[in-house]
Amino acid sequence: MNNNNIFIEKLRSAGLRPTIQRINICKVLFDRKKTFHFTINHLKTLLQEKTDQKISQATVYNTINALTKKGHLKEISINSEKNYFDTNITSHHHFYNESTKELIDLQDSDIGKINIKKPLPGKKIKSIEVLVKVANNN
Amino acid sequence: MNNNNIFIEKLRSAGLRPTIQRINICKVLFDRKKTFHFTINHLKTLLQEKTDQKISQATVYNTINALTKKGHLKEISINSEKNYFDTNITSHHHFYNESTKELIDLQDSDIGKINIKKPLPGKKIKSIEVLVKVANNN
DNA sequence: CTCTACTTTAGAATCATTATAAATTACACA
DNA sequence: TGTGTAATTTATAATGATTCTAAAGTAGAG
Repeated sequence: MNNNNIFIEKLRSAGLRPTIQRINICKVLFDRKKTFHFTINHLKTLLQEKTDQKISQATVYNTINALTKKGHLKEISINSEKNYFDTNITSHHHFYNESTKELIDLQDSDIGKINIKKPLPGKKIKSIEVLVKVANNN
Repeated sequence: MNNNNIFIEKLRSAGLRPTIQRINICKVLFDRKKTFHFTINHLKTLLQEKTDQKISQATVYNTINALTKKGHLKEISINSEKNYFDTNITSHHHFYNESTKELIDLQDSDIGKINIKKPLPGKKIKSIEVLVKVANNN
């Protein structure tokens, strides 16, 4: 229950009213040590498991979209099949394990510095992200 | 009309029967000098413009999926809004212009070598791709 | 406490994509 | 050059993810 205040502040700072539903979503998303990768479906399942309160599908979508827009979540596109979100909102790299469909964060130190050699007149770089696809040596 | 034979061979080599519809799709996709990035919608529009023959939506999807499966096209996921395909099937990097929603291929020489420092026991690297998001300095 | 704007909700609507099943076509082989 | 069969195309239906709608409920300023 202690963390609730943190979540309430997080929501408030993003201009979102702290409702029971949104706080429950925050609990599932942010009450963990490692960063969390999820799909909407995965999140819906976890919410059902971990929470007494019912929560409608529309609210899950609305809240995740709001959190993403406000910068508390990051959207990650690996392929067209699944749309992932990430609680690590910094610009960072990923491993995607094609065998297990697992997505893993990489530290910047795991990949040497990347330098873009091409000149970009009139353009600003917003992010540079590397996706390393791996498969198990079955 | 000359190129049709090339397309027929391309389709045959992928185990696909060369039908009028598939040849028309090949014309739109491959009869160009630069690599081509497109969404299914974009392709459907171009097919309507450039071709007399009607082609059903299902055939467009079936053919693009078949060509992708056979390795003549590459799927590229930038965000959940649009699913892109690329006629450049090599492992390569991209610029995505968030202002114009344009996707541009990068040469390997445009980006310094990327070395993965993290050990990957029991895993094989399938691809390493960089996505550089840029925006116009309005 | 009360009012109003924001939020939630169930269900409908939409959009992209895939499945279905009947009509058509490619092409191997006679 | 026909013919039969399996592949292909097609219109349409089905599916799945996401968004919209409008009514009921709630947060929080005053």
